[in-house]
Amino acid sequence: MQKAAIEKNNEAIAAQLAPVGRETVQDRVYSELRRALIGGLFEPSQVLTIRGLADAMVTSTMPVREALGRLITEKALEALPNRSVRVPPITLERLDDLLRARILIEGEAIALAAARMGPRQIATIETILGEWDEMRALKHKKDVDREVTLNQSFHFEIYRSCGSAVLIPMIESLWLQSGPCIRVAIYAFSEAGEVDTAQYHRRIVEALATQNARAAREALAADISRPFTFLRSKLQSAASKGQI
Amino acid sequence: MQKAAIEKNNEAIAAQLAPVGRETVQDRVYSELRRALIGGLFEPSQVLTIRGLADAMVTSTMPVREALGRLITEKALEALPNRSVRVPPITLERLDDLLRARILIEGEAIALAAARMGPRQIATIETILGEWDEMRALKHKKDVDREVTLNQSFHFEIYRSCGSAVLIPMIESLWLQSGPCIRVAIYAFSEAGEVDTAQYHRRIVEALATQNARAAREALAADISRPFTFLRSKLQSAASKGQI
DNA sequence: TCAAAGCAAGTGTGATCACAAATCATAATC
DNA sequence: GATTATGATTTGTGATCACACTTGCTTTGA
Repeated sequence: MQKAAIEKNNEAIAAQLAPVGRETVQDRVYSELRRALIGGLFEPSQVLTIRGLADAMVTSTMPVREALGRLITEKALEALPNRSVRVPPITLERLDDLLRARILIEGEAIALAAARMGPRQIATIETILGEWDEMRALKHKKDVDREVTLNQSFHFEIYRSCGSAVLIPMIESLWLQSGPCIRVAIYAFSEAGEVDTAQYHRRIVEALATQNARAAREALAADISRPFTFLRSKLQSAASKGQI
Repeated sequence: MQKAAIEKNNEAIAAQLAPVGRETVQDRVYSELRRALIGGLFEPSQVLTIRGLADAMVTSTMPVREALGRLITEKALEALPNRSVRVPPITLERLDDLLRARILIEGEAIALAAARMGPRQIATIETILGEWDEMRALKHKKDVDREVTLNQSFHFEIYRSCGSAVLIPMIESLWLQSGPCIRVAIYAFSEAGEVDTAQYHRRIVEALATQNARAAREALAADISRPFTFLRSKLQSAASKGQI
């Protein structure tokens, strides 16, 4: 019986070949819409149609409608009584609500991560910040999309270390919900060419490197709050002007 | 111009007729599956097929597959690489993970609710507890389904008062995820005819009535923890026996 | 002139079909 | 006799169609 030999051969093959993985069209549509939502490519109150999205992505309506359904249950999109779907509008209450939830849950995640991140993980997030600094140095072209992506990588690299399979999807849902709102803030920060963002992130890394969970939580809260308070004041002034 | 008269007539009609509301088949399927999941009618690791569920609910596959997709994004169900879907299996890590998240988020919700619940809301949850006591008095037939429903009503009546449109869907997702696990605990408690559950709930109501957010949070944490610690020990002993 | 009725285009929902992949049982081969 | 190959059945996925509802515009009537 050559059982052992065959097994060994299979292992050798497996070592050579990368798993190809089967991604359905629906998954791609879903990922793409997620990316667009977190990146703030859709505006609040914008309505989306199944056929419109299907045409834009060059597929049929079937994968799109299923992806939309999933995003609606995540509160990333909103189903109107007319059965049309839109990205949820911003209100002051919703903004405060989202911020509170994010500080609560992402704060818990980073506190857990502080005790679990080794030099390996710290190095990874420092690399991300390094790339960011590089990009900022070349200030001639400001790529806000890339900035959003780097910010996302930085945060989720930390959250992944918290070791909770329950908290992470919730954080993703929160980012999905706040994405359309905060893009304008990030864009404004980038426009102003400000370097405060880097300072906030450095404080987070310092706290994590010294395994100081409390400091990490506070630094993160400060980092998260910034775009929200910015947008809050902007919304308030707009509302007061609208009232006059 | 009879405009005013017509308007008045329409109002009279509106007063007589209740809004009929349009609920899609997909919504009904989704609600039904949610109910089954929270109630623990499905077992962990049980696989579900689209056509099987469609036959059971006497519809076509279309609403079912969309409902399943939504439940998968909520982590209430799990998509295997084989593309079949099952109820997530229980592990010790997952149990602890769920408990921690529930104490964190539901604790925050009840702390917020403590400051917002008036006599009206307090009366409502007391009524629910009263019904529960009544049911327990007639101990000849123990209806664990009804017990689960009352428990759910009690908790969510509180959470609804927290005023956060962001936290509540997250709590629903957490209940969806822990439903299949904790039913066996609730059943065991009901079987034992224990009255401790009522004590825990009374402590919660007391804390809420006196607007003591801290006490409410602690009482809730104790209430939530009970079935989890029960199930945890049960799982551990089963694992150790399985190991031998 | 203006409001209400009517028509037409667009949209979401559910059913059905076609196809590919997985699973299971049976048969063939060493 | 155990293992691999083969075939049938089941299952998820995507496309297409039919239907009902919404929406916006045009037309009609007062």
